[in-house]
Amino acid sequence: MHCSAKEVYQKLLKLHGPQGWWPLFHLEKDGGYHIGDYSYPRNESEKFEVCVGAILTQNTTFKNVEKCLALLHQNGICDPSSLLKASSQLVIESIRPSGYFNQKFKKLLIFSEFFISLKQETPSREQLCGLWGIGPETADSILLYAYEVPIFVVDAYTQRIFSHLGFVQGSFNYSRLQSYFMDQLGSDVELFQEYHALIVAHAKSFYARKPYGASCPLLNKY
DNA sequence: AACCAGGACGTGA
DNA sequence: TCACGTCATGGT
Repeated sequence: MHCSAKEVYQKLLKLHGPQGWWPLFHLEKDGGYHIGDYSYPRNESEKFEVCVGAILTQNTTFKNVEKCLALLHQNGICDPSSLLKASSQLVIESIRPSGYFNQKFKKLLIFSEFFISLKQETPSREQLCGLWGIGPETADSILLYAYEVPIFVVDAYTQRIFSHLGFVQGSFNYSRLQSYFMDQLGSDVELFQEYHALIVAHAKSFYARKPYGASCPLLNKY
């Protein structure tokens, strides 16, 4: 027997504190993390930055992405139209530190066209997943952190942690795990934003290296 | 020096 | 559906 998804959240929050996701490059304080302030993003520019970050951070540390965001700003190509007009050389050199630069270059161009076509509207999950380069997790990250749509983000860490906690029987399935959390937690944007960030923080602390969860405080305490 | 990072896509069973 | 190779830089 294990505790509920909500109880795990409370424990994670006590352990790590509020995380202030999604970080925004131009916020000087706390490296862009706006801890305890859920009023972001506040404009189209900030939304686009979250989307770009979500694409660039695929299978890469956000630390590397921050280097890219700095270069994109420095090179004046941190908005969709500038990004589309810029030379491929300049864009690729700006996103190189996040790896997979050929693929991510193509992803950014496709997404920029799409972002412009939205005209300030909120995209659907189907629209996002239909774009080449946007899979389930990136789509959900964009919806939750850029557009404040109440959807739970599942990632490799989520599966790793909750399988160790005994929440996941059988094989990992994105939509199954996602609907589990959304059924248990109800519809709460701020909760979802904080929860996913806490999962990442917790995974970095206790599930980064094998044996996973060796000293995880959630395992032996109850 | 192998391993992992805030994944997604293409391919072949 | 599901497993596997590929994409690439940077830190441990």
